[in-house]
Amino acid sequence: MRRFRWYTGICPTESDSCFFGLLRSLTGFERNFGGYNMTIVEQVKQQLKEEIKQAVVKAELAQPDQIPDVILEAPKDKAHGDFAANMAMQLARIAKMSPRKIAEELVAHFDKEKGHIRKIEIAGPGFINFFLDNRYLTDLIPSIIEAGSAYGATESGAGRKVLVEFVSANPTGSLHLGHARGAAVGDTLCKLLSKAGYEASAEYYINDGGNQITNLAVSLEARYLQELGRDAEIPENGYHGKDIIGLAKRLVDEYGDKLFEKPEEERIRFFRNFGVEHLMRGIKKDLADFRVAFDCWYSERSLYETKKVTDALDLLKSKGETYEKDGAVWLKTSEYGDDKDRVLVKSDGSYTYFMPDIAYHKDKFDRGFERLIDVLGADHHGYVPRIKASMQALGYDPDHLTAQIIQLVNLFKNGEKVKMSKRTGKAVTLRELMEDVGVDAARYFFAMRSSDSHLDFDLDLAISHSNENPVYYVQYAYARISSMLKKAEEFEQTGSAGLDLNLLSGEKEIDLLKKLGEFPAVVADSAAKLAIQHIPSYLFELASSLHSFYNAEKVLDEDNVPLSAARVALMKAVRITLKNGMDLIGVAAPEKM
RNA sequence: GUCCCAGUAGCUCAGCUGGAUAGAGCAACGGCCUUCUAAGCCGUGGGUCAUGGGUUCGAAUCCCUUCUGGGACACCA
Repeated sequence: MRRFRWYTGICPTESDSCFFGLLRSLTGFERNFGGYNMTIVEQVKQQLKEEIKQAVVKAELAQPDQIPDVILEAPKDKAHGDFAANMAMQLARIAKMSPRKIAEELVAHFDKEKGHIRKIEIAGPGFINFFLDNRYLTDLIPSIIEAGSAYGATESGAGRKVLVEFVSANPTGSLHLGHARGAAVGDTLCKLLSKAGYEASAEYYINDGGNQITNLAVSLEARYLQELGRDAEIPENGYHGKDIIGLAKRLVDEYGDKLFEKPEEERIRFFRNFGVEHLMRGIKKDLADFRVAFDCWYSERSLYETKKVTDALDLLKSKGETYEKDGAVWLKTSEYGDDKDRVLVKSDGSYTYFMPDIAYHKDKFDRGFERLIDVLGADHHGYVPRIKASMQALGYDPDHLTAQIIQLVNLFKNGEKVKMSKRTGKAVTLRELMEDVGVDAARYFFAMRSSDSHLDFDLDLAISHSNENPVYYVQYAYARISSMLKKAEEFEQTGSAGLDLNLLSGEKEIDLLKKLGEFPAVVADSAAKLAIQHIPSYLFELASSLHSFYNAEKVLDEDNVPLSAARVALMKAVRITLKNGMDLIGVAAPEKM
């Protein structure tokens, strides 16, 4: 198991226990303290950037402190070289010259002896295109093989502590499609951040304290009575899910009608505890089967037990951030960018949902997390300004809290939109999704779209074992390599002594090597932007390069053992990189298909 | 009414802290299996980047207008 798992029973984790969850980052394989080196590609890029800066200075085009950040991109079109710089255009205003002319000056002052440069061209409006001698790329292979599962890890996160809170569904029923997307996104974000050198922790906030749990208890009671053949109605804002019927049946099996004899208060408390315990057990099982791991299950109720709710309220009061109106206590969130002030304590003396949530977020900061990420459903987006405002009122920097909004998932089956509704109990559950389309396809589909835009999930497509289904494309690349490498064992390779990687100079091989070299930067970039969809698209591109190479060249050729040996090494590096990428999004890497 | 997300190829979507001829997949069409997995490869066609304006050397990308679709706006959680 990748993550340290902290399971608790009915009375979930005390906040202090969450520190155990942090041990995960020490046991996680992807952290590679001190062992990380820039890949060869990044080194070459870095050197090029430095040389470009030098050229600007030598050509006296700008003062050193005026030089903009050097942007080097890999052009889409190979005719534009291996790297292209737009420095000339950026300098146009500063140097008051035409970009073409600046480009010429830069090239004239450029030290071509360094940085593996084969050729420099000026093109278009003033791009400087660098053509490299790509032989250096073969150095990637031994470094990837040596790094193994750690390949792709960087220290770009500098060990900053990040808490990713996701799913956090109320224990009032089964997880549905929307939760599934949140789970996939949150889990991947967490793994991504860890790999990019952040100290990331995954947390689930269990709403086991409020009104909705009473509704659950009352609903369960009604189902229980119905099972006993008595008249009972589910209350209007109760829960109609069929899992609650299942629980009621178990209660009848276990207790008969004896529960009915208990006094009402005790009976409700019993139903409440029984419901939360069993539903959370189901939720945890669903998530584990969906390959989603949490470091900590944080109980809302524990916030009351540890007095953190009253502490937070007292602090807000003492800071003068609250006032009383109409018998309720209000927080002045409108002073920090919210539309209007919000109630913390209702006129009947009970807390709103907002109040324990403030205490919870405060506690996250107090536990030492520098950055908080809340993965929220779109229906909660209106909630973000007030929680940020509350953090600011408490003296924390609201910019350290990021809400990652998960937009709605529309499910299509037989070309028809499936409506989901928790109330009618007709929601498509995570469990059904896993049974219907499998974990791999579901995880891939959720990871491949940017999480803050709507997702049309085509069930038929995800089910289909056809080439329309992108997850198989990536997995197939992995299986193909695995199959070759199995065969390579029979080849009795002569060992690495005679390994000549410079034989890998064909176009398809260079393409593959370049793609391999991009991986750490893709991981770091996608972590920094919280844009998980870059990982599936990278995997797709890498798989595509592999398939293309595979069709063009023979890897295992008895008549050319040195070349075969070099290509086997290349295949090993590709396999490692594919595997590491698939791990990030929770998709299995099959040896055979 | 206010706010959020979206509008890019027939369909589903990338690209959005401004860069070269706007990219993929699917669908359509034409090729490739006596050779390491054809769930694959190679090729062809397909666009008023919703609309109108602005910012500048340069806009799908940034700003404003309008239109369309979805969602959110409780002393609910």
